[in-house]
Amino acid sequence: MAELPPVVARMWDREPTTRRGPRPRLDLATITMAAIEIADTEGLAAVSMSNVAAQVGVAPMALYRYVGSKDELLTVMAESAVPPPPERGNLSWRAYLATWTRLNRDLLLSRPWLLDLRQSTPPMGPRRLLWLDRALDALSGTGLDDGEKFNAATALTGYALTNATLTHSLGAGGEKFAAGAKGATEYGEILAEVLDPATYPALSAMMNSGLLRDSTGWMEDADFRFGLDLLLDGIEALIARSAR
Amino acid sequence: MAELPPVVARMWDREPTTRRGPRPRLDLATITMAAIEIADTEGLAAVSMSNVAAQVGVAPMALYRYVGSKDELLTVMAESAVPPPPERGNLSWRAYLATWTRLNRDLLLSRPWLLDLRQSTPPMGPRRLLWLDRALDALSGTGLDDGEKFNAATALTGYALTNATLTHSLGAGGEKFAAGAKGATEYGEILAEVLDPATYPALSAMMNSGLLRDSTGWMEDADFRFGLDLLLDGIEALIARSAR
DNA sequence: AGTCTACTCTGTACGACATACACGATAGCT
DNA sequence: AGCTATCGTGTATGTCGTACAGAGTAGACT
Repeated sequence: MAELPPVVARMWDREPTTRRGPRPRLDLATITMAAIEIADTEGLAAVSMSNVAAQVGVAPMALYRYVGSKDELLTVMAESAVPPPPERGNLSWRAYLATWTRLNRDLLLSRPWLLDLRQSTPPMGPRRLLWLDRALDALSGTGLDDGEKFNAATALTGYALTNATLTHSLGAGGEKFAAGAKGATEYGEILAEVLDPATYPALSAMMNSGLLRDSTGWMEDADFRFGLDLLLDGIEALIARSAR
Repeated sequence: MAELPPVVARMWDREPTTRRGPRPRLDLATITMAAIEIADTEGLAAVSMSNVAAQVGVAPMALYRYVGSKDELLTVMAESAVPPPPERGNLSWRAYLATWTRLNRDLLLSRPWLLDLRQSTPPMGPRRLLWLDRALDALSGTGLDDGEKFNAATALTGYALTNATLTHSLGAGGEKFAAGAKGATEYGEILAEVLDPATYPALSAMMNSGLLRDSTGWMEDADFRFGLDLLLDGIEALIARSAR
């Protein structure tokens, strides 16, 4: 029986019910909600212990009664921001996983600070695991083995993440990205200016044909579906193969 | 003609050749190499302006003559850490993209701090763009249009990234991940302890069948190939379809 | 009831960090 | 020779995460 890391315990409400001392004025949920609200409105950079504490009306150090460190708080935020997964209904595995992945991506786009958080941790909270469970469940009739199902779900989440990242950085969010360019158009202009056709033959040919120049329609929904179908086609091929 | 953001200009050596004043004692390349060495040996957290400055024997503020901000330095690091892409040889597009993606992932695993860096920026440096160019080039005989080629390359890079992230966080690297667990085995134990089979039917069934318990062979190369083949199969299907 | 003590929140303090600013030194330019 | 753009330095500021010690609170124990 492994010992639960403190954050995990807190995410699953495994805290021992308090015995002595003054009643806590807060709980983890309100702190987390306050932090999320700050992240939503002012960005992740504004989520400092001081700001969060001020938001809930408490001295900064009080937060450490509920959270071991700022990193823990961020982890809990990443978990709490996740809504329940979509209902299966009577969708085929493919249709379900398509909306599952799309909603996953939409979540990341609606809360861009999730992109800045380290997704490097495998899911441990109840909500993220529920998503995982539903994806596995959708694949349960297909004859794939456990490892294949898990890998398929992983690949889909990963795609949602990278697509959201790309869409957001190029996108209408209006956020500057690190290099200072403002969007797909400017990105294309920069590339066109800098590329030597001799060393970058394929890329500069693509630039000349104007891919990024007419930036309407760039990174539209079709581009998301493209990669999604790539993966779903792959899964479908795998299912067909393992049915034999 | 778009104005080049300063970092981009620096990455492409577009700096005006210096005219007046004392000869610079440094250049961007040595600063970047020093920063990369620190990141390689002590992790990204140790890359502070003071540390980098100390490494090259200069006062911290001197770095700002070469770099506009720490963020810029990180961007340049992410670019400079990239080796040249593999040679095409006479590989099929599929074989080439397979090793292309694998090397991409191996790079991320060998320099884990790249995972911590914001990959949210589309590639702008010469080295990353060279990788992109080679992938596009590999697809040039396949009849895909520009957008499809670009999206395919994007999906593959994304997969390399998410797979490297997952492998690294579960992996033998021995790094703790944010929640404090130590690896796949412990992860499995935590899940087993916490999951209610009623609300997580598929997941807890998978746990009981022992997927994560025998952690040898977990996240081995086969798991990487699995997702890779998913994508490549998808691309292949697309090529076949668009050939008609 | 009175005492103990675990637990709450607060205030202060420290060390790290990114970076703004002003200064003296340097070396090409006129 | 003198001007001036540029270079590296030293100092300073504001922010941050968090360690620590203390004062108040309220259930547990006698």
